[in-house]
Amino acid sequence: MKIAEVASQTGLPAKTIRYYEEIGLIHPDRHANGYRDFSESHLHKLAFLGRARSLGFSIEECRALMALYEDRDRASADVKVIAQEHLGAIDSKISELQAMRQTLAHLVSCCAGDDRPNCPILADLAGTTTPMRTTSHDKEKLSAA
Amino acid sequence: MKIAEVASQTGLPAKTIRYYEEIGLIHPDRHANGYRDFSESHLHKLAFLGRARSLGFSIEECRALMALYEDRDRASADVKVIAQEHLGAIDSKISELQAMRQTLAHLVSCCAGDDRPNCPILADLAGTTTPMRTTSHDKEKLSAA
DNA sequence: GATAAAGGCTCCCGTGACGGGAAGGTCAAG
DNA sequence: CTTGACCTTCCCGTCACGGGAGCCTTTATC
Repeated sequence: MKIAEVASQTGLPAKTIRYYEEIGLIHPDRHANGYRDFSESHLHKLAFLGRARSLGFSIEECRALMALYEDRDRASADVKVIAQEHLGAIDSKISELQAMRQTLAHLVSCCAGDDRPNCPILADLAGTTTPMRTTSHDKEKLSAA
Repeated sequence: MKIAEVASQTGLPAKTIRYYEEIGLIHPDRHANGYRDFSESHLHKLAFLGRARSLGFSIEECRALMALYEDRDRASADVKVIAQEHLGAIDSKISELQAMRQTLAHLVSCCAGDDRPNCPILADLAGTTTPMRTTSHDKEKLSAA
């Protein structure tokens, strides 16, 4: 199978598939003319990678998950640990975004949005508002794991 | 004022401050010896940038916000548009993450996490489960604005 | 058989927003 | 006079690819 068909079957761009080979996630064969030759097994792995990526796993996490997937003697605990850590990272990210969202939504609701220059959004960013800013989005950033 | 003091006062790393100068967000003076010389005004701008960045605005959005901030004849509507678009982007991101979170949390809860190899997480990624996957995390990705 | 379009290949640069570190100049203290 | 703390510029690395150049092969058409 040539790369274009694999791309259409997996939904992954050809560029991405070549990249996955380059970083050693897959090892397709080669035709005599140099073209990559993918088997059903490669198709399967690429679909696996695509789904893992769509769940937000990093490339390195995908590599680890693939290795576990191919290890018949794996412990499901090892998989679960990776998934749980990723889940924690997602939760951190969501919290961070929700904090931003709250502050920003508040500021937006306070802004007249007309042709006058007075703007509470800029006032907040400039720090010229009285020190009762709703959420402390200044200072230390919550270092996500 | 030298860069280390500005860094400690704004909470921004010196590297970041130099970067902001390089991309034209600030224009500090120079001492005869080549050292950067920051005024209160520069400090103020950097604090503005730091707060805008902490709300998730991109550098280019920050540049636009700075320009509006320094424009006495701005319309608050222009500021509001930028903030609202960013708010929309944040909401998209949150939705995307929450979709991932839901799928992932479900899979994690289904995984025994012991030393046996059977693992519903890997089964889902491999697509070997019956086609009743909870959330459709495969196929098209919701293209965030 | 000639040609053109389509698809394959490699290689290199760009992204966003910096961080790390090298190599070297400057300045205050001891 | 030397040590050490700052400052400077410059360049590479990040993460996961995307865009495009330049070239080769296959397939379809004339």
